[in-house]
Amino acid sequence: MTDIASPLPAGELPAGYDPAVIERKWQARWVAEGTNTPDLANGANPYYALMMFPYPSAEGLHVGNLFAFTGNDIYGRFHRLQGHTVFEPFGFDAFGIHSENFAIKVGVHPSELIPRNIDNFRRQVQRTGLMVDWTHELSTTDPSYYKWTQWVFLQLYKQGLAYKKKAAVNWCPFDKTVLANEQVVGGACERCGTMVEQRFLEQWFFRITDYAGRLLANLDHLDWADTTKTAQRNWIGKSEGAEILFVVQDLMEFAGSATAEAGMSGEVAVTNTEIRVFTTRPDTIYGATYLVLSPEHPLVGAVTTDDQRDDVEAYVATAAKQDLVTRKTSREKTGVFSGGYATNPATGEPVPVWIADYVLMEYGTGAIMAVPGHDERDHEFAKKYDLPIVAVVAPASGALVDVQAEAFTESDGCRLINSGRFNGLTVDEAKSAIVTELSVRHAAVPVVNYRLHDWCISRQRYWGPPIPIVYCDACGTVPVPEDQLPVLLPVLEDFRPDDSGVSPLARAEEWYHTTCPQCGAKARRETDVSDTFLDSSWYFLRYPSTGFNDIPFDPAITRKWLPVTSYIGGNEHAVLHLLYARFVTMVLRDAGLIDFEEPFTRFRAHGMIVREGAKMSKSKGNVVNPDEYIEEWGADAFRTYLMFLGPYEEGGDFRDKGISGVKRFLDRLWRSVHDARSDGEPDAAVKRKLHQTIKKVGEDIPKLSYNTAVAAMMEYMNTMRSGERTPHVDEVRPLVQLVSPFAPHIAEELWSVLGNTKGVFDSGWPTYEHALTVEDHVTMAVQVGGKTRGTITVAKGVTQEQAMAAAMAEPGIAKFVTGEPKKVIFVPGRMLNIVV
RNA sequence: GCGAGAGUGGCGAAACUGGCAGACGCACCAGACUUAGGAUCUGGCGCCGCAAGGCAUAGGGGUUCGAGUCCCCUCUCUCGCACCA
Repeated sequence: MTDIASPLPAGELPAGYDPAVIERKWQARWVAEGTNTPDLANGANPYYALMMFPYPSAEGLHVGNLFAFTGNDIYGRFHRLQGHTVFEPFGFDAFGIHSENFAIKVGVHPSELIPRNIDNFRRQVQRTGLMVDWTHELSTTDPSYYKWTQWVFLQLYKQGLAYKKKAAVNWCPFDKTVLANEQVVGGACERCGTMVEQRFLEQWFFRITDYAGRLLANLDHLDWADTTKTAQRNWIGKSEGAEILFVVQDLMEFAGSATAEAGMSGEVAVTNTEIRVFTTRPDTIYGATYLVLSPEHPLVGAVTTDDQRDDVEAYVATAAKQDLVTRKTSREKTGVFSGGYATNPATGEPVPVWIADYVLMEYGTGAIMAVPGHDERDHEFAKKYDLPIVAVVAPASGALVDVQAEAFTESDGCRLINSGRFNGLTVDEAKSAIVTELSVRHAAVPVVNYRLHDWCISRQRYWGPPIPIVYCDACGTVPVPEDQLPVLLPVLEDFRPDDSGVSPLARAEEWYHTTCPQCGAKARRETDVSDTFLDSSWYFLRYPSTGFNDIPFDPAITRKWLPVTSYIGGNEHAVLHLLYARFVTMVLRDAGLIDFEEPFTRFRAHGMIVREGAKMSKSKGNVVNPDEYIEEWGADAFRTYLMFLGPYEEGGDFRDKGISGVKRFLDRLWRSVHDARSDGEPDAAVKRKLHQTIKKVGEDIPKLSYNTAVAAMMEYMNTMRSGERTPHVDEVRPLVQLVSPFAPHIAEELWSVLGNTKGVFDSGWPTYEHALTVEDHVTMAVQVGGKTRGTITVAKGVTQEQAMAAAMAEPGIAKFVTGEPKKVIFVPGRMLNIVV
């Protein structure tokens, strides 16, 4: 804890600027006058300044939240000053496992807990003076909101984009419950430490993979931070390759089981067991010395010989017991030989078929051709099990590489060797040549794969919107009709997950047993709730339309306000949230419900705040409590300090003492306005600095370069007050406007002190005259042989000769110039370099 | 391992398309005004050196009249993904 919280004794408060008083005053006035409530229907020049809505935790607002919100608020206020109608809404992402777990821990029902947390958050946010339109507040837990979340589900269902399939979940055999991935630590249950297993449950998925290509392609045209775009590209993970059939030799008595996989190539008569593999390197097929099937692959049984059957079954059983996390993170490769062989279609040689869990059933075809000479994973496996390693690609130089020691994975400019008639082709040439060659007899086809998986939205939990589906014995899966929404989340006193393996909602008897909307017969409700990411995938559509109860979003308002003009949030959501929101928006657009397919025109991610160089955490006890700082220094100083810490997109280091510098700046601003003289003229040099500052701040804010904008205003303050001079009122007035996005309360107060009756945020942004930003004299650096030896102050626009003369007149410079200069480099207005 | 980003004074940080490195602020030092000071104001403040000057942007090389900025290599840190064939 810090000692700065000790208050001043009463009676010693500095006279004048008292943040507590004026902040309360202006916050009340903004509410009373509706200052922050724009006319959404008629406002000119709409500007939708959106920030990611928070999860309302019990601890209250984190300083990181405030850093994010303030950055967005400055942006919004700045655009308002530029003449836009700015809509800055606020809401709460209050469903989800986080709330539920906390509720379980403290033994209070989330429906009671969440409104309390929301009230606390709202109070804290209001104290910081954000330009939020509270008349459009929303919470994802409100039935009037999640009614439409369920509606979004139904739109996807109608489009055939929602489907059910069995999928693995983490299962704790001790607690007998489903665990979310974040509850699994090192393969064990975070609560009891028992090793987690995987279980297969029927779950709802969205076909986001159908949109992978569009989600990827659109990134090229979005005004988003490059790091975010790269993260999305990597996540979507496009990879181009080919699928190729390998025929299993020496078929035994179960030949019939294989035909199911046929069908891709119409021309091939499939009579034997065939394994379809996916590879991005068809050029290396001559080096494919074995095949690997994932343990879950349907052909595992078909390729296994009787003598290997016990080993294979044991291996598959072990793999099935492993939890999802361990399976995907352990690097030690294991596998078992099936006993079967397939024919390498290029070499005609038999290659053994192995079963190994380093091949994932979810990706590609669940089977690979292993090329240990040119793939690190295959190499590691081949070494461990003593499988042959062959080099089939050589570097451009033609040098021989020792693939026995290490896989050679480069491909740029490399050429094929040991590959029959394909020898000498480049990797790129060989890729298409080999696929073409194998297309007829081995059904080779070019295939694009994405590592993006379909989005599993089922959660076997309580605290979320019920998925609006009913199961009827006669009609099967029936969507709840839209006019029967919302499917209300029943109040369950005991909402803990149990050992049934299904959601706690199954225990809400009256709710669970219902009638079929189609035939009226007895039916059961879906008991899973949906993922929180579904709640947040469309909230930006709801904000402007929160007043409409019968529709999710009003067409006219939506046309006017969307897509979102500017979105600011944390990089931790760079992938999932932003991708899901883009996906849902595309689906709604394809359904003809909206007329744009990208929700966020511009996105920027803010950085992270650390404290005294260390990450903030509850256990370290170093978390900044915004209430304490606002109490002590005022919201204006706190906001401005947060913005001054460092570059907004990189974050900054919160140092307890640092805020005093910003507070001093605001104190001086206060005094400057109160003491300003109105007689006489503003000083010419100050005026020039003013115009430079207006230019700089106006350029920095759109770049989110808030720290340098604040620095520029401080510089101006220093110029204006240097030598204890009393500033002229014309010198101070524009500064109040420049400061207003950062410190809105003091700006409003001082603006009214200056005699204005309209609020500062409707006063417009000060303009600058270009001519006044330019200095008439410039200080140029003079280098001799590249080393700076001094400066000269000359009139702007001097010639090289004049600059030379001025430089040689300086003894400190001239003494370094020995003899005739060999060369002179002159950059007008910047520097002069005399090379001797 | 792969991907992204970053390394500049005691500290947080500035530096436009290569052109005076350290703006602005914290801390610190000296001074003014003070009964007093987390008040205000003035001046100083990268390192070495009395100075002239030299050395400095993680380390090493390179391109250039000139490099924090561009190129190559090495090291360190942060974040994300984790066997995606």
